[in-house]
Amino acid sequence: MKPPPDSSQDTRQRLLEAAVLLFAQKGFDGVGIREISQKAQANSALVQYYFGSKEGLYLAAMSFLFDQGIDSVAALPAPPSLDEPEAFAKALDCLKGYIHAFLEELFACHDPAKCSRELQSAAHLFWTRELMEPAAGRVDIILGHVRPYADYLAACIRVLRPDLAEDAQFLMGSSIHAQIMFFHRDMSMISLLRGSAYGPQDVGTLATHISDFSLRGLGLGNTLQGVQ
Amino acid sequence: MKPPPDSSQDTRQRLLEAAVLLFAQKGFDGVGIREISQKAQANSALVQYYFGSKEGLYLAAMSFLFDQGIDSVAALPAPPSLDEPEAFAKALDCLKGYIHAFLEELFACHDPAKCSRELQSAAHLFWTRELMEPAAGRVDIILGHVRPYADYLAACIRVLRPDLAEDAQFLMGSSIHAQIMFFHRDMSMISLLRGSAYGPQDVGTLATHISDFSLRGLGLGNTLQGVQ
DNA sequence: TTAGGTTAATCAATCGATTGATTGAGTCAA
DNA sequence: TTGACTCAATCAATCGATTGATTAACCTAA
Repeated sequence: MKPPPDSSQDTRQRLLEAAVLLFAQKGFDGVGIREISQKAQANSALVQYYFGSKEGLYLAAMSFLFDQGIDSVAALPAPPSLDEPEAFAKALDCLKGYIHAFLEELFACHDPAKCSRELQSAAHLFWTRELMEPAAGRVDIILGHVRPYADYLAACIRVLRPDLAEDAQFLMGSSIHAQIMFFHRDMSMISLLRGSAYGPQDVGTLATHISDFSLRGLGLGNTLQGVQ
Repeated sequence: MKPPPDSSQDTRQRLLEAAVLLFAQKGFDGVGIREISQKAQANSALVQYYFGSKEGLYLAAMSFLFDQGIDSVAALPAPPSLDEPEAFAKALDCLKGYIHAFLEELFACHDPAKCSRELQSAAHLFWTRELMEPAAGRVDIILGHVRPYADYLAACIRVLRPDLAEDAQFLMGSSIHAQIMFFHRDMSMISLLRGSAYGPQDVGTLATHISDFSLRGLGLGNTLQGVQ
């Protein structure tokens, strides 16, 4: 009947979440296990107890993020296959939806409020860091995280531009992903250059721009109305 | 007649270059001054002597990179103004040239050979790092480095799409810069996804793709021949 | 029910190593 | 001699990691 005193796994969880947040903010070398355990209100020795080492904690944080993965892509309608009826129109919708969903995910809730998405926001910072220099040995986890995104987009493009070689299709997908991530990654620099940053309230604007720009880029400008 | 014993400024220089290389590779927290001075074949105390502190060395490295700036943008023909004759055609050439030059800069010479561009290559890694989280106090230097790039591209777009509002023009420029930098930043991830990385030998291919994709994206698809 | 034993979980204290920084003596050309 | 330069030695602070002790919950034989 009494309130359960921190069941053991709760402490482990707090350590994991604190690790995600701080590793995302400052990188592996930027935080110490003391700072992490302080934020988690736990003893620093528990890092070794639960995860073996600081690197173990980092790996666990990655796996943790991967497991409770952000399902915005999984939640999207499956992209059509080539022989499907109305495949083209469906792929078009999928592509637009994907761009919007990905952007929304990236810009999700930067509120100080105890939003459950605080972790999500940090998660993408975390992945962005790891993406730039994938340490050997962690490659599988990162690929597992990234692959669904790449595959979804590739599937759309395969239907939209079946005439292109696979190489060319890959380039197209890269151009689209580049834009989506740019507005999130380079938020600070954009803010410096144009005076103000893009925020969650701009996701619609950004998604529309990227969609229009990319559909024209894909050579599908004729399917857009009202644009030169 | 005897070999000149490291003139003082030479040691300082070696420290600076070693700092650029290592900071670029591992980030500020990833390297110690001992490792830096060892690579520079200098005493670690000289970091404090010449630069005051580790952070001073980091700042000096940034300024150093900024000063001996990579002039590929400055070397390009100035983008035309709106009222200039044949402004459109010139802007088109400038844009294409810019994309190619920027890409070539990013992919410049990864050879182990003592290529003077080894620094250049590290430089962009350095800037990429700093771009993601511009530390207060260093903002001016970074802006000074980035501004010419942003301005050049903006000038081109202003001529190519004078009908667009400034906001929309900024979005266009962002979409283009996003692509250029993506293929460099996410080299490792691209390599994992498609099996092999893009290298200096692919600059032409990439530049052509980005140019074509972006010109269509800009709504100038009609100026391209042979593409749907 | 109770006493004794086992376990996982947590803690403060401490380890050796490494960090950035400081010192004071030394070198050498001017 | 002076002043710019360089060095080995050393500083306090912090790093990740280890230790032994403590706690609380559970299990089991009496």
